[in-house]
Amino acid sequence: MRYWLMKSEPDVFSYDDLVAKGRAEWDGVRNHAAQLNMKAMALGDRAIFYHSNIGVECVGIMEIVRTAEQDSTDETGKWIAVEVAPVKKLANPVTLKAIKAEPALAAMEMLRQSRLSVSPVRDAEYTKILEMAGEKD
DNA sequence: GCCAACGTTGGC
DNA sequence: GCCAACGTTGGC
Repeated sequence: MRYWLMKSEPDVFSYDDLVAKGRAEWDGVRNHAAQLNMKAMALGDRAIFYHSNIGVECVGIMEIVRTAEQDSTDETGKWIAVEVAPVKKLANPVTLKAIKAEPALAAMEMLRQSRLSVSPVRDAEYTKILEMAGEKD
């Protein structure tokens, strides 16, 4: 299983919105690097839900429940999207500040390329973030 | 194909 | 609101 980090502005679509819907298409991604990452996702992969702009923190864990297909909001046919479902809300959100302060997370892609909305997360980084969030698994 | 101008993202 | 990073556009 691979791990990912996906960003959304919570005033547009928050983790609680995803919980309310049950599952959702992660659409509207219009960046090629982010698209490549979504195409590499497999069923059952886990993704950290990150709130950008407001909160600026990791708030929950999601599971990929449908692999890349045509983005239903795209009329050009060029862009794809996956579907996600909530797994759990983090006991304690992990802020960007905390991530930057943790040496074990210094190599994270989301820090290296701060504007990338969908980025890969290494196993050890995922484990560390869950630990910082007060989660056991 | 290069590069300047411009637009967008995202943190602060 | 500002600014850095970076993607896109368009002239040449």
